[in-house]
Amino acid sequence: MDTSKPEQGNGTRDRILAAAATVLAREGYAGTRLTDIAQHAELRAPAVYYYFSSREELIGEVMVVGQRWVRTHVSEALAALPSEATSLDRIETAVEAHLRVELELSDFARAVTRNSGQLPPDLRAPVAAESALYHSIWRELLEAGHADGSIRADLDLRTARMLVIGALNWAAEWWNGERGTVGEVIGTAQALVRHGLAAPPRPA
Amino acid sequence: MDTSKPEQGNGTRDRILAAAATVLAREGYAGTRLTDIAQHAELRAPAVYYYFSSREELIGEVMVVGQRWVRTHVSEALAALPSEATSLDRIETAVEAHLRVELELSDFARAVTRNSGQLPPDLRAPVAAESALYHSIWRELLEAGHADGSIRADLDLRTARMLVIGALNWAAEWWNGERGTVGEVIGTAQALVRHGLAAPPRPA
DNA sequence: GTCTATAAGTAGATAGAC
DNA sequence: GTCTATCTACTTATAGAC
Repeated sequence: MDTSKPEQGNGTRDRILAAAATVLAREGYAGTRLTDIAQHAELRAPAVYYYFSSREELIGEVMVVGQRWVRTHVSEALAALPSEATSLDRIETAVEAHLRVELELSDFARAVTRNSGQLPPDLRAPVAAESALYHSIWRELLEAGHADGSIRADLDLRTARMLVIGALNWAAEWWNGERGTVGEVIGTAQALVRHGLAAPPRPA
Repeated sequence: MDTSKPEQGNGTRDRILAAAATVLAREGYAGTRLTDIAQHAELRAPAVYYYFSSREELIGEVMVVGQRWVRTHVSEALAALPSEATSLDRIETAVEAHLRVELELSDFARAVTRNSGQLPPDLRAPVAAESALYHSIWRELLEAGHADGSIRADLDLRTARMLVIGALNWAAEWWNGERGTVGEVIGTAQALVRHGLAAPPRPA
């Protein structure tokens, strides 16, 4: 399976994948018609069957590729940090990477966030597996901060993780570039998350 | 239009409405079949047409009723606060009321959050109007805190509002009662939001 | 590789009995 | 008020030409 950035659309197959993400994000799983995907990709529906064996397979691949791309991007951003980076620095980096890839790749991101709960049973497992891998990155980030005392000790880490990722995912729903840059969203999200999680400075 | 709590289901009409919310939350706008709604309401599809003139009208009403119920609940919780309540107390109350109604009424809440972006143009306007009314409550809460100095002065209030509401809305996606109570989610969300927004205590 | 034509299935909606 | 029967429209998927 091709793991390159899906929208670059080198070939027809990638163009179909990107078209499917666009329609999926707008119309939802059940509302995504093969003819609409084909039209966005500038060909006719039967041509899609040359690259994908069914509508379900195509949709499943959009979801997995989109989710994996987010994980890869966040994971690479964390790997690029110097080893001195604090737990909260690492979390801020993850916030930035998540928002940047999500708002750039917003069709794929919205396709995943809006439809992962609406998929038929056959498609659920691979998407859930990718999503679990992504969540485990965040679980480790929060546990590290909790262990070194930079995150408040009384915080429920799982709930906090779900709330933070929810806030970030939801950005693809409302952000459209008309009112401010991605950088502005990132700055606000980083401030909210940092102060929301951080333990108060201990008295000297 | 009936504005009573939608799930109580006094009559057949309310039972259909609740059934539609359930199917809508799970299957999405386009995936919501009239026959599935009818089955959940324990009758046959043509009976639905006795109460609603079309599938679209029924779905539109689920969305508006669900969104209005959230607004009403939050707004009543705020009205019940004593006048001495601080801006941050008011925000914590809104967090609690939002989560409580959303996780109790989760079919309606999920129907609104997941599908408001997937509606056909005819249904969009009334839902958007209700949603705008709800957001204006939060806008005022944040502006009050900003004005009295309890919220950090450098925060972008619109972005902060969207991120906070996004985090709360998303809870209906992952919370299922199996791992903790609503109260625990509320406590974590209140702590994250309060510390995320609050201005640092000024030096004496 | 992509097309036109078409088969097979399923949905919303209406007619009309009870 | 709710049902059974049915009409019409639309969707996925395949066959086979180019």
